[in-house]
Amino acid sequence: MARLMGNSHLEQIAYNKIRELILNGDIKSGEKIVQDQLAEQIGVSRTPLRQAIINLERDFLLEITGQGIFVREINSDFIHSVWEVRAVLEGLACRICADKMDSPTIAYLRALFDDAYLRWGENGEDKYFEADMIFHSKLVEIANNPILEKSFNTTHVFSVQFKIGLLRSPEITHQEHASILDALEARDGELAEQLMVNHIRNGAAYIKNNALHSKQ
Amino acid sequence: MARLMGNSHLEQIAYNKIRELILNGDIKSGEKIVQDQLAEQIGVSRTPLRQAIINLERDFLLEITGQGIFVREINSDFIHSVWEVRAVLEGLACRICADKMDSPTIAYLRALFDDAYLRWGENGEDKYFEADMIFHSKLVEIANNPILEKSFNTTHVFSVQFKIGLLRSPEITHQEHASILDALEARDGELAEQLMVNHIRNGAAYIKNNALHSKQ
DNA sequence: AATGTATGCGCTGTATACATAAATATTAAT
DNA sequence: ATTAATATTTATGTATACAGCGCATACATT
Repeated sequence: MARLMGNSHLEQIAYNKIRELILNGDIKSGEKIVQDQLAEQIGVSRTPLRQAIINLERDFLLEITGQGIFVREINSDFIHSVWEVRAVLEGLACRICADKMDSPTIAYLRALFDDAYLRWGENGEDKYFEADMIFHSKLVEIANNPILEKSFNTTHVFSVQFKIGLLRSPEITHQEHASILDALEARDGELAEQLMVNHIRNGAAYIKNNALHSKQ
Repeated sequence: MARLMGNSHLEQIAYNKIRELILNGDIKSGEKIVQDQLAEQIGVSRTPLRQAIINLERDFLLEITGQGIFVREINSDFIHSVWEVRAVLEGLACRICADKMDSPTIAYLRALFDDAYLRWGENGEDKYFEADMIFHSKLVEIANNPILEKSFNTTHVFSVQFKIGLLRSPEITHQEHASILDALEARDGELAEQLMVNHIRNGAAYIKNNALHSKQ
């Protein structure tokens, strides 16, 4: 038996490689996938490849129709759709979290952001982006809702590529993050939810109004 | 080339059969799945079976861990988690729909509910349940957000089995449905969203407070 | 020239064969 | 008798082989 059961080795490798190819643009949007070619290109057989394909469809990177398997077109409309959903999902995470978060965790997240914000400009944006990722992931983790967690993960695939936290200036988003943490600390789930929803919708609006910036 | 590309024949058959087995309780919660046995039981080879398994995991019916593949335990906690997510997803659908729905569609849905509500009691609950399903699906369809649609579909798997629309008396839910339609007609997305969220959360609360009623 | 028919190729879905890792049983040793 | 070590069976992941369908090109028929 291969070491990992669910995400076995080659299946995971195939998933990652194809994901890279798509997000890097090495496979063009809308392009049709022919299994033999792709399998050979990434060096696995069609069996793990097909399994990877199913997962890539779940994560919205591929589109399976009656006509074949195609690379999804990731235009700003699509990303906007993702962010619309992210908004309510992570809003829900906040709502649930408000009752569950302990002070140390809140302090940790606050420090994480403050630190990253201070360093922003010198070290580049990576630190701030990382804090943003941790922030969002952590909330979902604490919410402890398996459905939410999985749904979040699939939308999250794009967050890595299209960094909403950096679309708008950290000067603005830092304030939004702080407000959310305040609401969480005050155990005001309703408010925290609303703030988070707005936070992400602001990013979504930005996407709609501006060209899409791939890779930071 | 087999007729259907994405959801090919045997893969889909396997998916449906396994889904039945799980939701009927023929395979017990938490039970470990051994591929050979299951494949023989439902009469397909392991290749389409494994593909079906991946999709069943996406739909939260199976759980894949390092130790194997297991039937997910569908207790009331879990269903509650599903409904928490459904609430915000379908709330979002309402918000988006408000700007898009035309009068005929609203009239259609209203008639659908009124008719089903009138017949409720005589014909049993099936008609009302069907209307409920159409209502929720239609809104998601009109919202026309691919992410929302897919996420909805995965949570929807359980709606068929655990009929929230019937958990509480149609006397109550019928009123809620009507209010939502009113809000949509008034193009008040904000209100429609809130009403839908509450509608589903009411069901979620019911689940939390009562034993789980499988299959109506 | 146009429409119908046949032949071949490409690609897919599926079954099966194989190698390896886990689990289980069996033996050996203290 | 209990543990350690080895063998045997079981189950998994992966590769490959096979069969069928669609599509295109070539050929035939009118």
